[in-house]
Amino acid sequence: MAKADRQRGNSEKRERILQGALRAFAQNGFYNTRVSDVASEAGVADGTIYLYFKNKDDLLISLFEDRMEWIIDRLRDELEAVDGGVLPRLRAFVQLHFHLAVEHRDLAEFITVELRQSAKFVKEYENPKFGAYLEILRSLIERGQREGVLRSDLDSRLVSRAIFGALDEVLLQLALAHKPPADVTDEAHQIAEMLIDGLTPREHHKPTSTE
Amino acid sequence: MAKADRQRGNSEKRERILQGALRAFAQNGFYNTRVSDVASEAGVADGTIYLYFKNKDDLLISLFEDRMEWIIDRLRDELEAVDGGVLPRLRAFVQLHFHLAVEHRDLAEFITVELRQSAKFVKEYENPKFGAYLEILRSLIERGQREGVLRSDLDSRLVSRAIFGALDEVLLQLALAHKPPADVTDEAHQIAEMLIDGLTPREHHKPTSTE
Amino acid sequence: MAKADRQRGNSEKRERILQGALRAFAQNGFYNTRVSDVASEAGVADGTIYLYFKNKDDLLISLFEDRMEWIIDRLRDELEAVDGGVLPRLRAFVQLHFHLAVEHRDLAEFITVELRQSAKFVKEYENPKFGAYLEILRSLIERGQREGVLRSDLDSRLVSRAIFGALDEVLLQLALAHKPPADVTDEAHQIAEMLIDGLTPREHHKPTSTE
Amino acid sequence: MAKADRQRGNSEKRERILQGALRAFAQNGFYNTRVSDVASEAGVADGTIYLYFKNKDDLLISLFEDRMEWIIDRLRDELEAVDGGVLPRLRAFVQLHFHLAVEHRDLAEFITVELRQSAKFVKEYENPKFGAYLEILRSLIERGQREGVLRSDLDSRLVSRAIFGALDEVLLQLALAHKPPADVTDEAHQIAEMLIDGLTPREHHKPTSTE
DNA sequence: CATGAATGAGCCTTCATTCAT
DNA sequence: TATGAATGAAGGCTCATTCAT
Repeated sequence: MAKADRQRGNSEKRERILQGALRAFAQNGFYNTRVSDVASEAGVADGTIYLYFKNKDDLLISLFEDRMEWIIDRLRDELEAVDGGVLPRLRAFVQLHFHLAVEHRDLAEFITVELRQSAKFVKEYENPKFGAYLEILRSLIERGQREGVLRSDLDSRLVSRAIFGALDEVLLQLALAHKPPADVTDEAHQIAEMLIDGLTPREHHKPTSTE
Repeated sequence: MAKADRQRGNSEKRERILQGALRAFAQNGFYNTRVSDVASEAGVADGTIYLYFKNKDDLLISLFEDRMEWIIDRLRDELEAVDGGVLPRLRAFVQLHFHLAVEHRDLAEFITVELRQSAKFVKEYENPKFGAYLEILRSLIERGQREGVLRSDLDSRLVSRAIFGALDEVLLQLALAHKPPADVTDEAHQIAEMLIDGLTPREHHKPTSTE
Repeated sequence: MAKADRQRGNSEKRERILQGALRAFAQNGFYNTRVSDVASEAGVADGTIYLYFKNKDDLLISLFEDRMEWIIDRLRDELEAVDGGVLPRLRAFVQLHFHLAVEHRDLAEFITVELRQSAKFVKEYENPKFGAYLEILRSLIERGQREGVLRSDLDSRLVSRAIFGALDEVLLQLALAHKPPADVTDEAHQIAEMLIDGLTPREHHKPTSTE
Repeated sequence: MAKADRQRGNSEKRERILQGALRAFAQNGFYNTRVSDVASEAGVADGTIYLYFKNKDDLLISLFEDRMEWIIDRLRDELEAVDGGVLPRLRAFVQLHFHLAVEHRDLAEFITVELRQSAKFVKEYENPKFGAYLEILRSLIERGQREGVLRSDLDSRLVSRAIFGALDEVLLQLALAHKPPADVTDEAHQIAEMLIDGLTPREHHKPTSTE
């Protein structure tokens, strides 16, 4: 096996294990998944997992990091491709968020469900990738506030968090309910409308609450 | 000991166990909490827990049911005490949601974090109480839509879910960050404003998207 | 079960586990013995062992400490019962050492074989009881040197070590060979004679070798 | 590559592995040493070890055999070079034993510590080389007995065993304590004196105990 | 011959649950 | 009812060994 191939062989095996873990974790949750479940999902021996990951916790964290990075990259790329201002991008963000989830149901379920609990109790893990994700949303909102298309009496950090929560919760339902794409587009549209209307400036906003 | 007393004695012990479980689950998560942790937190013997609950899963579910019922009752009571229309009540709902959480941090953390994962994987549990909670929000929104103070082009089920998600996510941060009450009131206010502005009718809503 | 009984019950179970461990370790060595082997030797469940010992290493160390203490106590008691001077006591020491071993073959084999290796590699264990054992021998020798019945040109620490080594090695053979008691007495006698003749003063010792 | 060269190439690699094993076993003991530790100590791949040795047990045994053979050869050679009778040779034997150990600390530690336990539990191994080693000592003693310079009321087998034990135990201390050569010479001298005085004939020996 | 990635049997340990008191 | 010692099934992880390259 040439070195390049072996390199690729390794990466492929690592990726297969991550995919197996994703499937298994999404289906049964981290704590109800045995390492051997992941192994058989991935089609490798139990011990092989430990050639690529330090332990079960590390597998969880690595999966987060890896998939979040992928999501963030896709989100960044696709948002940049949207021309127009902040509002169209915000709408695109919501649509993307939802459609990504529907196309990658396991991933959606995994992130939605495990992000909170497992990550919280897997000792000392701080989940930097999730922060990066939120940052995309937040910087979009701040730009909107600077440009005047979004009301500036709300804290961007708070708002981005709230939006993420709204999306995440609705997503969880979508993931579990196996809704058809048309419905997804519609639901994404409704949520986007609600959020944008909630964020666009009106008369009564003038006296900002954070001044 | 009269029967009533014994009954009450039981209830008190049951409640102590639930409180112990709440503390333990909130702190370490369901899967990282041993039954013996709950027992020592509650000041009873390990075996005693099995006199009141069928098993560890049952303890989790019972805790959900019990606490959610309490929350729902308080929410209903306090919302009814708010006079005025849908909008003030919606604002009150948000404020209540947040302040309840701050006053009962363990409870907030427990519900926020465990609601999704544990409940999902504890076999066959459907979580009816959570449905009842959402129902309060949803009926409020539907009333607002009927009365014309809230836009009616959005699906109330979807919206209530989104609102819950937004609140829940922000709450999680509050719970973890130990923010002071003043900040909490302010943040609740901002979220309420955003949501209400997103839900009140405007010109461009006329052609409803769900027609 | 009354408290006293339970106390005793505990001690009995702990002792049963130690005995099981002794048997198993003597037969197969520490590293070739499974915890479950010890458990079945002791007639308890695997998990029970962990109620009395922190882990497998702790079981080994506890066994050492416990048995060495017992040996030391017996040795002290029986030596004190020997009247006469240092020489009879030295002879008694050798006889005791050997007969103890023959009567408690498992114990002899365990201590002889495991004392060195296992103890050495069980992290950070310093084996204080073994030191106490050697001390008995050494103080006997020093007394003999002070009283003039043993040559004083030899380092008592070194000599006691050498004697222990000689006894230990011969013991190992006895333990493995299953020799009859008569032979043991005879062999002990020979060794004692050799050692004592090697330690009693002669003309040529006068110029001490450590000058 | 000529056959002879390849042969030698092999032998060199085999020797490197044995050296790696010696280092590793001496440092951490047989059971706490991974085959991969030996491999990296030897600078070869894990699998390579299995080209030269059947398995881990075989590696241990081979190491014994090989090193004991070397020791025996050196001992024989150097003893033959000692002119004079049995007594000077006995003294030389002790000095050699000790100095060999100090010059090859790893070897000393390995043999001292592992000889008993590992060898005993590595299935069915009888350790013939160790017998050969003892034989050197024993034949020396028997010659002394025949020549009348050593008392003949003691069993030579027993005595050689005891002497080995004494040397081995003292050695273990030396190996662990990293004593300077001067001390070693002195300690060897003391031990030799004690043993020889214990073995030389005296009046009271006449009635032999083994008659 | 040499490599080292892959394998999977095996073992220590945990912890939910039971039950004699 | 209450206890908590005992149980033993289950699972994470290690590491000797193999084999395709």
